[in-house]
Amino acid sequence: MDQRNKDSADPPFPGTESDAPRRTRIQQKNRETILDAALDVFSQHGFRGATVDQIAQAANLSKPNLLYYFPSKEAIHVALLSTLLDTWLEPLRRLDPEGEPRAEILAYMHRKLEMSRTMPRESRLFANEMLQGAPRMKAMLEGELRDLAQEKAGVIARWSAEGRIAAIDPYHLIFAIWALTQHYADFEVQVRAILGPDHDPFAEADTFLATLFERLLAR
Amino acid sequence: MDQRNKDSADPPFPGTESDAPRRTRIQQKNRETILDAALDVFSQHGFRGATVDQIAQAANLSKPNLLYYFPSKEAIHVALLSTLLDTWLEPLRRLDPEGEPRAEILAYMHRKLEMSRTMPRESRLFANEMLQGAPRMKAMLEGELRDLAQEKAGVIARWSAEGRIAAIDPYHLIFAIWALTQHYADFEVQVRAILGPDHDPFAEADTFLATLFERLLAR
DNA sequence: CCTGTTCTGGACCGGATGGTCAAACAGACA
DNA sequence: TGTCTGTTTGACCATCCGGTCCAGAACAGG
Repeated sequence: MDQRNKDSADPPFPGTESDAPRRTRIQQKNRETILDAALDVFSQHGFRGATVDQIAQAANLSKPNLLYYFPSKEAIHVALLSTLLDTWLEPLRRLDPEGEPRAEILAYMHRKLEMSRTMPRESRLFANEMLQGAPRMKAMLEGELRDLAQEKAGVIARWSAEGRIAAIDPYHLIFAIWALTQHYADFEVQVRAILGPDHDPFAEADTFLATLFERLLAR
Repeated sequence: MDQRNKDSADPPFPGTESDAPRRTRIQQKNRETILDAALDVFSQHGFRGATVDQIAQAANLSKPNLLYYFPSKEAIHVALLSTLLDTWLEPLRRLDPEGEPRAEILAYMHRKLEMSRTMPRESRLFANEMLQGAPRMKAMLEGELRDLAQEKAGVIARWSAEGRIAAIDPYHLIFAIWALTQHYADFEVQVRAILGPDHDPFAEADTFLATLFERLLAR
């Protein structure tokens, strides 16, 4: 509602590192530590379920000290989310309209699965936000995300129309890639509960999903 | 820690409706109202994010009154979860080993998608629990769920071995069905943000997924 | 009508939680 | 050494939140 110009000079504030990468080395380090700790806590408990104390403890900082680097719990969450979408969309951005269709889509799927494997916390943070109806991300979804999805869906639709891959709804193909890859991060407990300890879910998923998409896209 | 035998006779307590369907009609009604309201709130905000006041308000009851029917917030949550897994697994239970393989799997997928469409709150409640590492459901996952999944995976593996469907990892096939169908409930905001208002995500998903699984399973 | 039981909610309690403040501390540099 | 800027923290506050108490209201059944 109100523009909260809390800058002035008192606390070091988030802000895009546009023209002022901001201050001391110790600030840089502590902000990173905090964001990392917050990612742990938020991704597991959600925004309301997380407490500032938990984050501070995970970051080995006192609560007031933490609030010296970020003005509020909300600010930390926002900082995380604004980075997140970019990271999250990167693999899709790299889908090359000039590449070989089947290989491009498969490669995208692999990249996305790899992200689920190496960044499960980010995946869960994102999932949490979606589950709650994306109260803090809706704008981004309807802007950045939508634009990128439309662009890439266009590419896929063209490939499909040219007969270079099987006929397919490009949007739902993208949804399928998201759903199938993120599932292994977000529902990891469930997957492991079923497969038991002697399996590597991600390795198996990798071959399974390769098969799935090859069969789906084969002309 | 302590066994809280809070029964005795004071508040009407949860309990499976094994041999005592319990008391008055008004109790029946209020318990249902409460569980419905709680499903709204828990599915959107998660356990810690939900407040008893919110639930009470959604149920049009005062907080003390609500706590007259359920001994605690936790008890409400537990009541919801214990019903949930059963509901959730029902479609899979109906997968018939004697049926026609392709039709059975497709039908299962349709049932599951239909559940995402008609019970998105339950889907999100479940997703919330998974995201948090299933603290209150782990036992069920490693018991009931695992058993059922193994049984049905066995059926699918047999079909696969007999050449009645294409060779496929049965566990990951099941995961794929879960991931693809639940995605449309859990990530509905995202799907709608991308498709815009003039689409019916579930109708499109229905045909898309039918194609996907037909191609995947074709020999 | 009375009487016992069930149901309802205003007031309250203790602990958690987000956030503030002022005072102390640390390092850089003159 | 003194001072200035940036960093850290113990103590504190107001609000929220889960849960309890108790005094009634509604509703049997006679």
